[in-house]
Amino acid sequence: MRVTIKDIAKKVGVTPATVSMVINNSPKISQETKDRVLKAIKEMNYHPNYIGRSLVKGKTNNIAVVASFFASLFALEAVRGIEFNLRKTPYNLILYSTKGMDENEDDLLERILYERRADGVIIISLKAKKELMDEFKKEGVAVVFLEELIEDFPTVKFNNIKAAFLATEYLIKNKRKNIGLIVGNKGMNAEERLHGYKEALSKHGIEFNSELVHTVVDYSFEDGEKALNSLLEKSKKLDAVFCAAGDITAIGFMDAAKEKGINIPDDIAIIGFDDVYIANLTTPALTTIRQPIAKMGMQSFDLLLEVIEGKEESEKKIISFEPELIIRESV
Amino acid sequence: MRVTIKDIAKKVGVTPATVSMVINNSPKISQETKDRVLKAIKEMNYHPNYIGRSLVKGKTNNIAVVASFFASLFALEAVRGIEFNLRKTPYNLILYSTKGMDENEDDLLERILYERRADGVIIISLKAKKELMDEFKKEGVAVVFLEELIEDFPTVKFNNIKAAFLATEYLIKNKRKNIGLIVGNKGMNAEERLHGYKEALSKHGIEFNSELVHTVVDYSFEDGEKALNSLLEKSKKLDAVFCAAGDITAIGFMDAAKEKGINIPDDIAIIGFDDVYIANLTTPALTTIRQPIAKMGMQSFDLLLEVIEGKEESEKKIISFEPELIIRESV
DNA sequence: CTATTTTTGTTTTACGATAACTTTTTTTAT
DNA sequence: ATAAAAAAAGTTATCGTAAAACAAAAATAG
Repeated sequence: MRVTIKDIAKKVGVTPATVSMVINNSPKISQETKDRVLKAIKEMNYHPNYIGRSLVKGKTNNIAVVASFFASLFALEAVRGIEFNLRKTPYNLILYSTKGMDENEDDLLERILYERRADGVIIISLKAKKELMDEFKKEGVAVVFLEELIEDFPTVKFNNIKAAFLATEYLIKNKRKNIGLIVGNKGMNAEERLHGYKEALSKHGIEFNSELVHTVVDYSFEDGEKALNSLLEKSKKLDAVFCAAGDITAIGFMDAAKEKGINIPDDIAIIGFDDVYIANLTTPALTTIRQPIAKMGMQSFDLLLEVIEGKEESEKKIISFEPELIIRESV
Repeated sequence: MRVTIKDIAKKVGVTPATVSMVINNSPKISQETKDRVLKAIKEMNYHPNYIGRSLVKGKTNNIAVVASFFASLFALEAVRGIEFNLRKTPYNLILYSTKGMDENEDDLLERILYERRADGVIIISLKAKKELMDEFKKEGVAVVFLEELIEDFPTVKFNNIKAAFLATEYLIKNKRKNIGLIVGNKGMNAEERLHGYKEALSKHGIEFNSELVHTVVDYSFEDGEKALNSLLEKSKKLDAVFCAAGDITAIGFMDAAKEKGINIPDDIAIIGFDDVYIANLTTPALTTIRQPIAKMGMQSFDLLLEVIEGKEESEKKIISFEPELIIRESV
């Protein structure tokens, strides 16, 4: 059987409460008793059971991360960042994946909320219902959003508008006139990136043409190929693409272009998004927007911790990360 | 305040025990009472608290996955597989990362064991001490290893020997005589891959030359460049490399070769390992060994479940996955 | 040298749910 | 009609820990 606080108490000849106080380093226990208890704890190889502790404290010491790990690399990279900072704390990391099925999302969040499996939740790139989120608040479960913004909730974000603006403008400055946009079909990111794209066009007096916007669902490699075909069909003059749907899709685009005998960057220039690991391994190396995903993950964890600890000023904090254009060879 | 079983009991006019039995669908409760309780549960939006339940049941319904998510893509991909199957069960996934610091490993495992945070553990690519693992067994915490093998514990493995054999033999059949090996510096994988490499050489009457073996610590892109330099220094005649340290390192090798003006595959042929996403996006596309990592993850979870459920025959089961050589352009 | 603190523990209760036991009610058998 | 059996629901104890309330001994004050 496993060693409990009672066993220690019996061995030392004190009550369980005393042992508990020693463990929690209460000043009410004499050093002599502490030493005796500590010695017994070591000898009997006692470790506190977190379930018992959780029950009485109303705290799990768990952090939940909810995301669709099958939709993109973003969530995985963010988790790495979260884990990096979490390791320095007594918290544990529970992973919940929606598998890209958005219908599950609410169920999943409800489950997390009502089963009280975590003290805080980081929600990555998911659009959650405001009412449900308010429930979290009411029940005292901390929430931080990563990438998606919900009113009155703390968020870690990327400046997508500026990112798209930078990329598009860079293409314009490279004398490109017919700039396609490949972008996701949902979420705030997509809207913002579209917005930045439009802004750059308008600033430079280029008329927005909705035919040049191709929306994408999976952010997959294959989506890149589809995008190429669809865009070429609509515009023979296409001379550049900003692939706001991520580097993987951009690489798919490049690959398909190569097969068609289209030269990149001479015929069509392309800019990706994220700067994933492989972006500088392609030929030509992909010019892209760098998004510091892991750092954003770390930050979101730190922010969550503040909310859990009850820092008022953190409860509506919005932390924004700025984009960086990584210039390589694809433009 | 949150709704507990007592609130339901009071509302319906029964005792908490009755409510509990309804929740657990005990046959001892009349349908009429069940209906009334169920109705109240819905009305009051009651959800069982898993901590209370865990305490009395001695079961957490959590699965822990321990790995170094910073060393390679393997662990991340495996987690995806694990999560895929886990979602069909009532279990939750807790992630523990060693951050590649092996000293932490034992501490981490001890913590998992003694805090009883999980009913079962999947250990990925980590060499754990047999004695510590025996403690898990003694304490009734199920363990499954993925990729690393420990006597008397269930394991999901890849046939590394055959994989290395296949790759090396393919190079030999391509008339390559001086075949380098890039391989990790620790773990059973590395040994097995070295073994398969030697076997292929010996079968075809090529003498093993330890100078052609380059060991690597990080499995990183940069390691590939280092490997190229080191191998070329030792052998001018190098005409092929089997990069058993993974595709990323192989791509690093290719990249460095390109810079040096070495043609792949004409001057040096290369075969990677894993078949990660990007292996077919490089130029030339990388010939590699496909390892069904996600499937191995799923399988390891299924196996763990069997062990948790007490299936005797699963307790020492070793499941092996067979390699597949994916022929592309780098040989 | 008594009265008051301070120090050091102990008792008691609680967290939320469940399992084992008991009691009450209903049904069935004789 | 009454005992025995079965069904339904209620009681109590428990999981491991911690916090609040309480108690005794030791130390300090006046």
